[in-house]
Amino acid sequence: MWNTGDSDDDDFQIPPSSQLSIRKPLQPANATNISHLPPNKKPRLSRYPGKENVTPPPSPSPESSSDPSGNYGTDLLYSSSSTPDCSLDCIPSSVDCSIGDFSAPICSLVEDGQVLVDKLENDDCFKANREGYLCNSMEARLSKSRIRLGIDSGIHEDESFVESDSELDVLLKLCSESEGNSGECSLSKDDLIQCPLCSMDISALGEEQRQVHTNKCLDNSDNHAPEQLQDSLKKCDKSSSLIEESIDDPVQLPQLVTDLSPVLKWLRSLGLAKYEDVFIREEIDWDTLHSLTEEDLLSIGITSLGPRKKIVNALSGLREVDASSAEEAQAQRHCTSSHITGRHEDKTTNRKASVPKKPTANKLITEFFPGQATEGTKIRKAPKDPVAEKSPPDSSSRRAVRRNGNNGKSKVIPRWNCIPGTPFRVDAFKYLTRECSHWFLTHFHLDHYQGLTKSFNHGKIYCSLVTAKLVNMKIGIPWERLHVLDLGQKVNIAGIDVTCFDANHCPGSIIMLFEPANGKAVLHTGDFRYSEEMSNWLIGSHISSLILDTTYCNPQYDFPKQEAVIQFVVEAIQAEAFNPKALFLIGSYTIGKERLFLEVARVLREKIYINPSKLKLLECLGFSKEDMQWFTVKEEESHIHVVPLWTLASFKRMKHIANRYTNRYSLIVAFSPTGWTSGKTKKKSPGRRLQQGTIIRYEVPYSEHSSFTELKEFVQKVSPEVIIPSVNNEGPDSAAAMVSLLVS
DNA sequence: GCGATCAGCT
DNA sequence: CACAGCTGATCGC
Repeated sequence: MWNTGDSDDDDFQIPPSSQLSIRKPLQPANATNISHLPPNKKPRLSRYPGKENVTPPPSPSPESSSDPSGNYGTDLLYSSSSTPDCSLDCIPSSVDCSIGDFSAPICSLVEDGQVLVDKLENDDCFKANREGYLCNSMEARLSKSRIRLGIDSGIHEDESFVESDSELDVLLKLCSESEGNSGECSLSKDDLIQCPLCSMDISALGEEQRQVHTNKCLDNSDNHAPEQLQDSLKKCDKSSSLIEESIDDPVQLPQLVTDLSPVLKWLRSLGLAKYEDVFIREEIDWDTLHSLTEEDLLSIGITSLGPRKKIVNALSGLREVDASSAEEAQAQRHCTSSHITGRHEDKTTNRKASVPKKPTANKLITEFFPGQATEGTKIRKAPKDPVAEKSPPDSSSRRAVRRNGNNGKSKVIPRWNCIPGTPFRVDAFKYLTRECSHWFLTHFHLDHYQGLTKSFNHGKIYCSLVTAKLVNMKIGIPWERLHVLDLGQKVNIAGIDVTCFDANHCPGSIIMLFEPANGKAVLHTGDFRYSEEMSNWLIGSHISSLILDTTYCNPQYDFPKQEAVIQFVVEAIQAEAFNPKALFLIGSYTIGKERLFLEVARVLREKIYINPSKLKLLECLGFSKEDMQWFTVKEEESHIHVVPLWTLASFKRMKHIANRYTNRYSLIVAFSPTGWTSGKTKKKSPGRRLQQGTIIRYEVPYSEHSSFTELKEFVQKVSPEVIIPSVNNEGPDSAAAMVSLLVS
């Protein structure tokens, strides 16, 4: 037995039998060349090899998150990467199976950051990949993608982008450079400005008209069945747009529509089109509408409580606007911080406020005047974003505010949620706004999708296939709202080239490269763990802004490679596995850390217990048969159990588990994989060991975020002009200092 | 009753 | 610390 003293809190010590056994030392990264392995032994680079363009399955009904089995008293609904990107077929002898091995042929194709297509086509390796199993793989697609990246880079280098000193440009600089604190996203005046929905060139329109146009398109999209969305967007051509814009303009309204039109429009925006007939029959015009009471509604035939309440509620909002003067409303408009057009003065200061500018479903009236909405916000948690923190101290970035009269969505959007030069938002569902219709989700972790509910109707959500499946299954977002981005495939969204890559974080996590027309590429890492091929992907791309996951942006976080930690866990289990009364627990998130327990299973050739809901999730995500064979839902088949990480956070909970198995197990060995372990142990220590009686917990520095060293390497390779940190735990000054360390 | 959100916790 | 959750309470519909 190991040290059985209570509350042992030493840094990691090799388990006794590990000390006794003869083992190869850990190999340095990339020491193992696996390129000679047969295809089925190579690490798979695509999450869904050969299935990248598969049409997503029909939407299953969102399932309850509760765990029917009740195991460990919590929801054990997990997911996993369908194919971990760094599969280890033989841990002890090949510690690092980094797919960096594939970088060699790729690198040779992208010498000097430029790639000629014919050179690539003639490359034997590339041909082999195209024709072989990799023809549809991540790698092959990355190669293709990089061709474009190289070419694009050439274009960018040749072109000079003239900066003007206009007010807009000054604002743009504020937005895109470190000193800015507005958190706004903006478009460059020099750019071709397109409607993000219909892609129409709206450069010639004034700022207000652009917004009106975009809102109109958005309304169209909201009012159409999802399958009709694309068609409707295509139909949103210039001429029809102009008419629609006019309709939205209250000044021109009487010339173009009947009095009933705004009422019917408003009704439809509430999702109550079925009562159009009633309002037409009763000849309720816009003015009459304002004076309607609930009794009136009842008397005209709106007998259902829900719709009636909805109308009453919306009417009270309208009256609020009536009560405000146009000037007041205008002043409030200036308070908008995350508004695309908020950076310009509204030229139509005499607008009548009584007509809703953009009546849309589920939109509270306060959304029209976000300045109001931001009042009274309060901090729940220290913001992770330094820019937001520069705002008044009561603003928060990663924790949503509530009761702010804005449907719970704070208007102070952090910079890391915006892509400069585009109208796009990334992981910004806490800051939903009508002005944006392109919402990107980097991965399915709560702190990134928070605010996203099944009632989302603000446009499209762009994410990986794995994330899309999770969003559909767990939140209930219909597939029509989801747009799957294939890894390594450049797509044009609203006139902006977007390419995504595996972020090496959790299943489905992606890094996104945005290449707007202004030539200022933006790379958003989401949450990511650096791997060498990442910088290879970006060869030839000049990155203007890097929105960086700075979770461990501190020199104290210098943890080992995941493979080394996996090896440690494997050895620790091996060391104790002779004991039939030992239960091993491995911590995991809802999604994340799958690679750890999957590799443990593979190497030990032993099944791992997961609960049924987790299994269902893994199946849903398309885990391979080979991978699936390592999981069992029968507790008695395995003495290695996967549990939520938080279960392992306290010995009390682990004792609870121990009590459930008093007859079967006399020892519990838990592995709590977290990068934070690194900060509180000796440098590069593979872990920390804690023990209370017959319960041992190893805190192992298995991180799905980049270490400080990795961050530094990544930043040096990407060499961006500007770094926008996405995480800040210790205040803006600290973040700035840490970021400066990265580039020093 | 239910979904969304928040405070507190690990 | 808090990666990324979870639980229970509360609010609004």
